[in-house]
Amino acid sequence: MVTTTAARDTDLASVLVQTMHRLQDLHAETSRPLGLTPQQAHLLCVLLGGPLGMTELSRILSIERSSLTSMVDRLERRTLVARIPSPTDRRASQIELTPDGLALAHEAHDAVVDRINTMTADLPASTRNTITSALRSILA
Amino acid sequence: MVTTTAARDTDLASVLVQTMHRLQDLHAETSRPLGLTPQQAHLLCVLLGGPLGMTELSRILSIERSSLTSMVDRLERRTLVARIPSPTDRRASQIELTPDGLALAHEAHDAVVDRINTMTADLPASTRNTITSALRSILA
DNA sequence: TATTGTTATACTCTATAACTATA
DNA sequence: TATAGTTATAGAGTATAACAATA
Repeated sequence: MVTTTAARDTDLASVLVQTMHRLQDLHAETSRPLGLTPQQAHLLCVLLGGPLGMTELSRILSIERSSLTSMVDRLERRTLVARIPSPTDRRASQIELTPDGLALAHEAHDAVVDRINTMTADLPASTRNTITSALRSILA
Repeated sequence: MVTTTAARDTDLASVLVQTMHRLQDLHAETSRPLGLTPQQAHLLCVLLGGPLGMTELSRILSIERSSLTSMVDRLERRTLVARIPSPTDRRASQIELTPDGLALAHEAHDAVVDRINTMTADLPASTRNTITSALRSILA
């Protein structure tokens, strides 16, 4: 028996799943007061990087294009996003944030970041850096 | 200027959000082939710890009791869970896994754990331990 | 032919409000 | 009165299949 106080193999997986659920709750809690579902907040925040076509946006959000159509419909009705016809391809359009959508996206983003920073405030800097670079390498 | 190559303050938050989204996708991908939504898989896996009442289960899943009622209805129709009347409180019932539900819950659990273990396989043991205990302290 | 995006349809998830039965 | 759970209702998220328009 080599393992002593070392974590078992499933421990990291299990704690990551729990963390995911906690972050989902936190995401829902921060979106709701802004009048957004977590999915809507996600969509708006993705658009902070610039306008995107429906196909690319659906890929980033991991949802079908047909599902995205109705989401964009609802956000467009609320004047949070706009469909801009592509000048080069008459089939395609770009989804972009309106001024209202931009402001709300920033609010939603800042709210989550604030909550997470509060949640992780007690971690030592070295631990924060270890986690940050480890998760980055996983995501890459 | 003290910071050198150190991560900025929002970096940990940002990478945690990205990790959450990645894990959500992974969770959906592993649940789907089993005929489960991620929410259903979550519910079944929570019940691996033993039967629970509706109120407590709704608290753990962070959903309203009324939302849970319909989820349990659907799972009960598929004989994956059962409502057991409480012997002491005639208002209350315990939700428990059926044999089919138990088997499926294990499958769902193992599938996610396997995928996450694969995803994190390249991390050195010391990093894994750091992350595990850091996230545990955050969740506590 | 392939791609972009939409429509039609059917479920599932979720919340709010009102309710029943029991404690 | 308070709690456990349900019902009724409405809206949102999601997938599949079929489609129109354009490339």
